[in-house]
Amino acid sequence: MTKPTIVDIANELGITPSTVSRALAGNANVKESTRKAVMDCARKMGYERNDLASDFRRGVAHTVGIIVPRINREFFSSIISAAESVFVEAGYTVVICQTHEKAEDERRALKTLASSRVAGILISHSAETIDGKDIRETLAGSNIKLVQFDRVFPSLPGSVVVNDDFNGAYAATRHLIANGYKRIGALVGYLDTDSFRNRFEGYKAALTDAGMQYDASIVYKETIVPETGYSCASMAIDAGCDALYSSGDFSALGALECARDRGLDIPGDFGIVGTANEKFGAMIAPSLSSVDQHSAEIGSNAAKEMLRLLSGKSEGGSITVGTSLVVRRSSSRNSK
Amino acid sequence: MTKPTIVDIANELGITPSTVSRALAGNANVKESTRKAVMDCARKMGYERNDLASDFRRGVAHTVGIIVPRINREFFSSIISAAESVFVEAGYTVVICQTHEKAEDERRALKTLASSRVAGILISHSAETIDGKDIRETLAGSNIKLVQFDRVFPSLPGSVVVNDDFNGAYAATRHLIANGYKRIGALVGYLDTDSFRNRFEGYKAALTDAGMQYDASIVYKETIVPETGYSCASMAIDAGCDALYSSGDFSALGALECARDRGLDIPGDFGIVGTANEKFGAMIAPSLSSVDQHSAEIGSNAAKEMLRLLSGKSEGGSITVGTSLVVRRSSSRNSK
DNA sequence: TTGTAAGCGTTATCAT
DNA sequence: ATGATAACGCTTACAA
Repeated sequence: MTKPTIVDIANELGITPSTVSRALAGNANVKESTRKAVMDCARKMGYERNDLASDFRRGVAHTVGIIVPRINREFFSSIISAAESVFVEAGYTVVICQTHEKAEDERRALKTLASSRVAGILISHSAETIDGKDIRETLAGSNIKLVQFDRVFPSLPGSVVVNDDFNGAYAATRHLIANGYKRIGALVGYLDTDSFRNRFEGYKAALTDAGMQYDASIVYKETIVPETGYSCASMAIDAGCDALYSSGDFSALGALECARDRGLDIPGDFGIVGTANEKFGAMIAPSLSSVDQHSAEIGSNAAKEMLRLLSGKSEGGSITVGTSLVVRRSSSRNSK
Repeated sequence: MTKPTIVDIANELGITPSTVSRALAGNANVKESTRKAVMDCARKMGYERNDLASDFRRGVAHTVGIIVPRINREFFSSIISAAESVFVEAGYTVVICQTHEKAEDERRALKTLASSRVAGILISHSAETIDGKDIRETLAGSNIKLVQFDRVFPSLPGSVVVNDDFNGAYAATRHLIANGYKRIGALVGYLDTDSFRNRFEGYKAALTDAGMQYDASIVYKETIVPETGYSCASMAIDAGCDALYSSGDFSALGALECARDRGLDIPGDFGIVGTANEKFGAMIAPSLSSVDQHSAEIGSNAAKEMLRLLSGKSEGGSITVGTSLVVRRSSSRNSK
C-alpha cells in the first residue's frame, strides 16, 4: 500500500511514464483524451506528485527561504505573512529561519538553504552581521536569487526592499511643527544602521525646511527601548523641549510615561510621535501617533520582486516602500 | 564551475562515492585517515551536500511543516519561533503555511506538505475546519507524523499540545474573588471551541468552589474583540457586576474602556482580568492582568514531541502546557 | 502525439 | 574498510 507513482499510472493505462508526466505537467503536446484519462486515473489512485523527486530532477526546489532576526516580532511576522501569501499563490513553499540577531545563526541558515537548493532567499540581516561576505560566498555560483529587506547590504547582488525612512521621519517632524511644537528633540537610535540614519536625516531636513534651528544637543543616539525613551525624554524636557520624535514606539512609550511623571499634559505640554505603529499604540491612553512602516507591503513587495528575479523579469534593483504617519492623540494639539 | 558532488570528491581522492558518502555521513566504518581526507577535500572544493538528492533518495525530507491560521499573530508567531529553534537544533528545516482561517487553504497546505514529503506536520486548525477528515485522508498511508496544538481534533493520530485553559480561567476567577470582587461576569467566547469551553468551565468551577452563585445571566458567549468587550462590560455593569473575566485581552481592553467611560475606578470599583497576556497589557494604564498562555512553551513542546514521534520515542499522546496569571493593576484591589 | 532512454546525486545492499 | 551497483521518481532530449 505504498504511494502510487507515475509509473503505476502509466501501467494502469498502458502508456508510458513520460506521457503521464507530460499530462500531469500540463504540457501542450498531449491528446485531450489522454490527459483526461491520466487525470482521472491519478485521482482514482490517490496519486500525489513526489516533489522531492521532481525538485531533485530539476536541480532546484520550488521553495523560497526567508531569514529574519526573529519570527515573533510584529514587523517581521507581518512581512513573512504577506510574503507567504504571495509565494503560495505562485506555487512556492516557504522555509523560515531565524537568526536571533546572531551572525553565526545567519551563516548556518544560509548554508542550510543553499543545501536545500532553494530557488531564492529573502533576508533581513542580523544585528551582528557586519557585511555581506558570508552571503556572497554562500551564494557564489549557486544562482540562488536574493532579495534583502529592511536591513540590507546594497553591494550584494539581487534586489533590495527598504522603507522610505527619510520621509517617514520628515513627515513626523513636520507634523509636530505644524502642531505648534517649538523645540523638538529626537531619539534616533544607533546610527550604524541605514534606516536609523535615514530617519535622523529626515528629522534634520524637516527642521531645516521649516526654518528651525537644528540642535545636536537634543538628539539622542541610543537604542530604542522604553528605558531609553524615558531617560531621553527626561533630558529633552530638561533641555526645554516640548516634543520628541522617536525612532521606535517602545521608546516613545517610555517618553510618554516620563512626560506623565513630570506632570506634563500630552499633547498640550508635550508632543510625541513614535515609529513602527505597534498595535499597542492605538490602545494606550493617550494614544500614540506613529510612523507606520507598511510591513505587509514590504513583505509582498519583496516576494513579488523575488518572483520577478526567478522568472528573469527583473535583474535586480531597489524598491522603496512608503510610510504613513498615523496621527493619534499624543501629538494632536490642533484638534484639541 | 558547477557545484562539486561526492563523485568529484571521490575522483579527486581516488576512492569511490560510497566511501565519500559514508565519511560525510559519519558512518563508523570509515578509516580515520580516509574520513579526514574526505573532509578536507570537501572543504577545499567547497562541497555542499545536495539535500534534494539526499532527501529524495531517503524518501523523506528533513523538513517539518507548520500550519497556522495566521503567521502575524503574537500567539502563533511565538509558537513558530520557539518550534523553529528546536527543529533547527535537531537538523530539520521548517516550512510554514498559513490558512487565513480557511478550510480550503488548510487543505491546500496539507496537500503541499504531503507532496513535499515532510517528515511531520505541526498544525493548529483554521476556524473553518470542522473535523479531521481532510487531514486524515491526506496523511493516510504516508507516515507523516502529526502534532496538533491549540485547536485540535483529539480523534486524529499523533499528539496534541494544548493549554490548561481550565486552570487558567480558574486561577483568574479565584484571583478576582480573593481581591474582594463579589459579582464576577464572564466574556467567554464561542463555546464551539474546546479552549473557550474549558475556560468557561474553569470560571464556573472557581465560583462554585468559592461558594459563590453561578449566574448564567452574566456570562457572555460572544467573540472576543474590543467591541464585544465594551458592550458586555456595559451589560455586566448594568447587571450589578463589579468584575469581569474575559477570555481575551482585546475584549478586556474594551471592557476597560467601558468601565472608564462609566466613571468607574479600576481596580477600585471594577476589576478585569484578560487572557493571552498580549504585549499591550503591560503598557496601558491601568495595566491589564491576564492569563499568560506560555505560547513559546507550546511551540517548543510541540516541536519536541514531534521529534519524539519521528524517532519512535513517542507513540502519540497529549501534552498540557500550564498557564500563569500575570497580576497587574486592573485587578489589584488588595495592594491598593 | 507518444515512446525511448538517460540521468539528476545520493544512499543502501551486497560483495570483497 | 572499501568498492560495485542498483535504485529512488521524475523530467526531458531525441526519436518515431
